[in-house]
Amino acid sequence: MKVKYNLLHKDANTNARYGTIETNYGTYETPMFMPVGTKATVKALTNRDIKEAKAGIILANTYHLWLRPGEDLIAKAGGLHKFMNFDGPILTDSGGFQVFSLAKNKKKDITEEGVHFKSHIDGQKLFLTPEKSIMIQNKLDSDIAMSFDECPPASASHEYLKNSVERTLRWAKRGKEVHNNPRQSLFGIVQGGAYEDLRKYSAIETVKMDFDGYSIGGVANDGESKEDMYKAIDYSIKYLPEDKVRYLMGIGEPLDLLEGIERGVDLFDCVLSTRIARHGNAFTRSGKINLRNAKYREDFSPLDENCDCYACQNHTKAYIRHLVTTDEILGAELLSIHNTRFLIKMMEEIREAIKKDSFLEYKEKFLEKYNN
RNA sequence: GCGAAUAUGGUGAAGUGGUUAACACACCAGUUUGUGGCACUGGCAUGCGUGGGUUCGAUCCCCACUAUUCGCC
Repeated sequence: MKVKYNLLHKDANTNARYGTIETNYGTYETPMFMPVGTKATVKALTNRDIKEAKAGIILANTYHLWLRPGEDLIAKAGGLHKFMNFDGPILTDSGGFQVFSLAKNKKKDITEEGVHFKSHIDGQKLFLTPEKSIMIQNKLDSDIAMSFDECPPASASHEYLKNSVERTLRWAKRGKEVHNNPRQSLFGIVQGGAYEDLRKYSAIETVKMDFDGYSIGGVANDGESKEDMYKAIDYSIKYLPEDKVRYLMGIGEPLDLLEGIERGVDLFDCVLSTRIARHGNAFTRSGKINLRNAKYREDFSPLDENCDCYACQNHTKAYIRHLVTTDEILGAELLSIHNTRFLIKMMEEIREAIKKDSFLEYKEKFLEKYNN
């Protein structure tokens, strides 16, 4: 089935909205944070951990799975769900984001037909097109496929972005034409940097193509300012239909989740929660903390007093710091479990707040304690 | 007791008669937003065993002492 979004309540004071998304693997509430599982694994987490974090959808990546183990092997295994034995919904990113960062010479390597780039694994020359990306995603059999878009740097000029938006629209159309998996939804992506005219144009034209959901892409690229990012959301979201899910791609700092939700975003994904975990950091109610810091050496309290995750229920900062400083794998695991649950629990609280029309109060209270 | 070698930061160490003593590890701190997993960026010896001497100038040369290691009696 195609995903179906149900708008159940709009916050009285902001654009924040509470709803549900129906998928092949059940109905989930939004706003929702999707943990990233690039290579068909949310790094350091078992499926049991993912379930305990109460995650809804998880994200996997077309580019990585295309290279290894290859979409044919995954199809042979019975699709991504069977391959990784995950019985929740999976969204696949198109590979656009990776491919553009791998394309050395933007002018030469990015053509109308597709993108030339070199594999990050062995340097071999590869070529990815909108059709190819969609066909791979069809084979992976994810629940939601993303259009193959051009993801230009934040520093790109208006002129460059204008052409890029046009090309992304043509690519979206080409992808949609070859998309051929009735169980799989296909989302369109709005681009246009921080320019109001481009975001508006991109959104309106993308919506005309009638996708199953819409995402806002090209944000937080190469040091884009938060102001520009929020503008990009504002300029895009007002042209997106109310009855389709809105997904802000790649965003996951607590502060940005709040700003996105306030503007009407339903879905987020981000590598941050698990990446900073691998680097010894944890989200907490009072801000992000670095467990490597000496001040936690004798801190026998949990990462976050209010957290119900396995790490917080069973271990102390001092212990986790010990694991992190001695490069023990369990440190990354516990922090990944915690950070993932932290963001998802935050979403749970936000949904309750929206239902009570008190999103702004929640945000204010949250930010009072959260200082970075 | 005699002889020899070596003494550089928390550790392993490089180095030179002349402005800021290499590098690595450890340590300390920071970064991370559609993931190129276990990364990256900074900081970290006002001092080269101690005391004297030579020299315009010594961590680097000389002497003594101390410590360590090795060998001999």
